[in-house]
Amino acid sequence: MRLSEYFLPTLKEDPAEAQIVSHRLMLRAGLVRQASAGIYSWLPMGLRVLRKVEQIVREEQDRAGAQELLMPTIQSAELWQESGRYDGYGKEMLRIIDRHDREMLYGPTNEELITDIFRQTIRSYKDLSKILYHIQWKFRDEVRPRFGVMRGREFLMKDAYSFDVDYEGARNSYNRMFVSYLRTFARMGLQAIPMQADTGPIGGDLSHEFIILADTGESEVFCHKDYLEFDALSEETDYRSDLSPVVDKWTSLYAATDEKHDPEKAAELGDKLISARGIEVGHIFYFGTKYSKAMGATVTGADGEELVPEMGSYGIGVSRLVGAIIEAYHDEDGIVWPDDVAPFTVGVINLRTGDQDCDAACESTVSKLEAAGIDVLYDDRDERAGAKFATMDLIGLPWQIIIGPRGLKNGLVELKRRSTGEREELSAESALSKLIR
RNA sequence: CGGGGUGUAGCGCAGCCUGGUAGCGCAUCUGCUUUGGGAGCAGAGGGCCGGGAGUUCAAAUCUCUCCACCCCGACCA
Repeated sequence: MRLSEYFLPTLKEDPAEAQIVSHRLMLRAGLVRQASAGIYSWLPMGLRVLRKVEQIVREEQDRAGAQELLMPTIQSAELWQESGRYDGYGKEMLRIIDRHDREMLYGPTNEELITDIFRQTIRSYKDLSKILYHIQWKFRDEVRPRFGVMRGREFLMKDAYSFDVDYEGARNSYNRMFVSYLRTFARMGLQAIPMQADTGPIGGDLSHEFIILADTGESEVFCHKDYLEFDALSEETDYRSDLSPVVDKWTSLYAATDEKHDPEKAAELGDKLISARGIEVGHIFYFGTKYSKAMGATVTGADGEELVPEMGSYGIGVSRLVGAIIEAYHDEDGIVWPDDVAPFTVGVINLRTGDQDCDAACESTVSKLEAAGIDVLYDDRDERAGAKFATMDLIGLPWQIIIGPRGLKNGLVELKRRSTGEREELSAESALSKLIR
């Protein structure tokens, strides 16, 4: 992609409305534009990142045995009346009246809808267990949206729902999602720490929030230092095996949000205790038969008796993650994308657009990278070197290949790693061979 | 939902107190010079001063009202 043709409206100055760093950078780097309070348009580069994040989530859901479907954004109020949440959900639910005066709503979550699908179709215990998920826009009419996409009213969320014949099965589904979340966030370069969360009226220990540490996190969290050393990707996961050892390992150390914080227990950790701010990027919980019972979603059990399935639900804030990743990966010059979510892998900077040698060297480099299947953004604009450096650092592509007349005289280009700032001068061929594996 | 604040060019802001021809920086366009970390000079374009109603000879400025957005808190993926 040529930058001269790309739709990338960057800003040199900080927009006044953005307070936290991820919001500022998302606006400055031309990823999003606010449409109204808590509602954003995703511009081409932002959309690329969103899609990458979404795809990682999808792959890890699939790997864990969940199956993707797609439910609508607009739902009928009837289902919610059935579950009893229509009145209970309050003003956060955006309610809509259609032309026939029917009450509709923009879905804030999908337990009712998935339960409805389930009860229409699943008849036998033999069809369980099932985990179904979708990645869809949600709307929650927050009183006070803020922090850009981190706490918008409209947001993209992956929500999965599990159905099992008994508690043991539900626990197994829970564990699958638990482990898949560890892998999902790790692939994005995030160290997410599972923290025990409020389980509401159900009780038990089957609810966890996945928190990443960041200075601008919205809540205070406490955890054992050793969590930072845990590596979710170090071993291959077999989702058909018993996952409880993995879950046990990740829940063995102290980790709590401020509402679950126990100062006495935390004090035992001594200097191993970390007190920090955290961003919630995922939340999983088991809720038993709450919806299946209320909505009459039953199957026939092995003994011929009617059986009420045990359910759980599992959310990941996909659009929020884009902001969260920036919170974790930026410096004073801009965003520093982790490799796996970067909108482009390499940025090629032509320091002298119009110079025959520079143009030729750049174009040859770009086309070789593209031929190798690497996403390249080529800055061919007629701008000064400084402006190009600044733009490239701002948008945070993991690699930069800098090509100018000075180096070309000696047959050299420059390869820069955005995350470390490390640069080396080398031939175009060796630069390419470092990027093309 | 309580408290506070801001709306003036695409972005960042001044002007408002004390009413009198709407300004600055960046960005945009043109020309020349420049060319390895957001260039210099010269010129140009761009505004229902958030909307409505009032006061006044005269309103960006004063009054009332509505709207939008932001911040702090309570709440939340």
